[in-house]
Amino acid sequence: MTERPLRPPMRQAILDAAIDTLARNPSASLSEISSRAGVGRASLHRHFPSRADLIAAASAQCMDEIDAATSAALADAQTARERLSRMLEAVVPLGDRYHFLVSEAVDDESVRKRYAEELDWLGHLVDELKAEGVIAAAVPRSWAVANIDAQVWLAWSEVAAGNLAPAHAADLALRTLLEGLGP
Amino acid sequence: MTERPLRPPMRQAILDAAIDTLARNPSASLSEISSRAGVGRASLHRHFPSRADLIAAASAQCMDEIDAATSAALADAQTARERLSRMLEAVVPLGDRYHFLVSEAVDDESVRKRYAEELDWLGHLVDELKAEGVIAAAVPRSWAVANIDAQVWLAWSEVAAGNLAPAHAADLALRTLLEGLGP
DNA sequence: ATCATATAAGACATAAATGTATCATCATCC
DNA sequence: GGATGATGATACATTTATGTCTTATATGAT
Repeated sequence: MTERPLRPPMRQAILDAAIDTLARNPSASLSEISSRAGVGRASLHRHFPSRADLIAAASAQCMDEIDAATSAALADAQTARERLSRMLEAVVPLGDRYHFLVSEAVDDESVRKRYAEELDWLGHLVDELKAEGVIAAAVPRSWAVANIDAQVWLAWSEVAAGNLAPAHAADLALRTLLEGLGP
Repeated sequence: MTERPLRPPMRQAILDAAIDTLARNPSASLSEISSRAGVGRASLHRHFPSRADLIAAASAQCMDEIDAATSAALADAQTARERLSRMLEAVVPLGDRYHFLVSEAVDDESVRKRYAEELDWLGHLVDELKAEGVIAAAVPRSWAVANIDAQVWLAWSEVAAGNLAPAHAADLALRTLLEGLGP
């Protein structure tokens, strides 16, 4: 049997609590976060000396999760349209992670760089979707990118609000994008 | 000639600065707001004793502006589709006002009530759009409402970012909604 | 000219968040 | 059992935002 710690690693618990709490209220205090994590505020500071450190680490964590989910989902996608579909299915359940990245103004350089790369990837996807005729040529690239971004967040919100099942929400998002931006 | 004060009323300048500043950064300090308004912080407190008072007043102001713009735009609209179109044209330029209302968690009772009424109105519009066959019956009401909300904000963002002209952005939003949610 | 009002500027007190340090406790490892 | 290390609890100092107050100045009305 693999040795598994009885209590989950504290660092992870703090990061999860931070993402949860800050996604709801970006100005939540460190006390709120440590309480939700079930640890003392001193322990939080032991792992993350400053608030900025915590936010940077939480952002990196979100990126890691999103990267992992998407790269797995995109592995065998052939067309751009297929990549869009898989990406939505994979990312919609991580909508809170996604929203966290957008809402927190991260000053960490490496996180900003990775985020820029994500946006860049989305831009390329839009170009390919246009080349495939899935998105109309008349639709500005920035409009398409912003809309994909927004549909991810909308879909997750509806799931989180209990209005829709995850698969249904991802499907609605895909449909809205394909029809809404299509030729 | 009508007597017009040489300096615009200070109260108005403060409200405008508050909306501008808080839309960008919801946790901006009162100092930032008063600076942007070009007044002393003490003067701000004279008009709005507490931060909550200021936010409530700013929210009410946003509602007033949005109400005025929409009621004028909807005056002679016959169909629900026409109302959607007019509403977008009218509200997209006020996107920052709109976003302010959404982003600020207002605790003022009357403002909350008015906001709920706005959402209710949007819900009825969606129902009518469905009855007209403009929105597919299979599209959940909450999805349609959330999407209209989002497209307003997206369109304004693109205008504010200098990517699109206001009329073009409103048109894209309308098109995205009609095609994206249509049958 | 004088009075009333509104404002700017700044001092002040209070509250809250943040960051640091200390100490006792508990689990784990040797 | 004893040592090591992580944790919880607590106290403390610092910073920042907030709200109140006072005083001097400018503006407008009478």
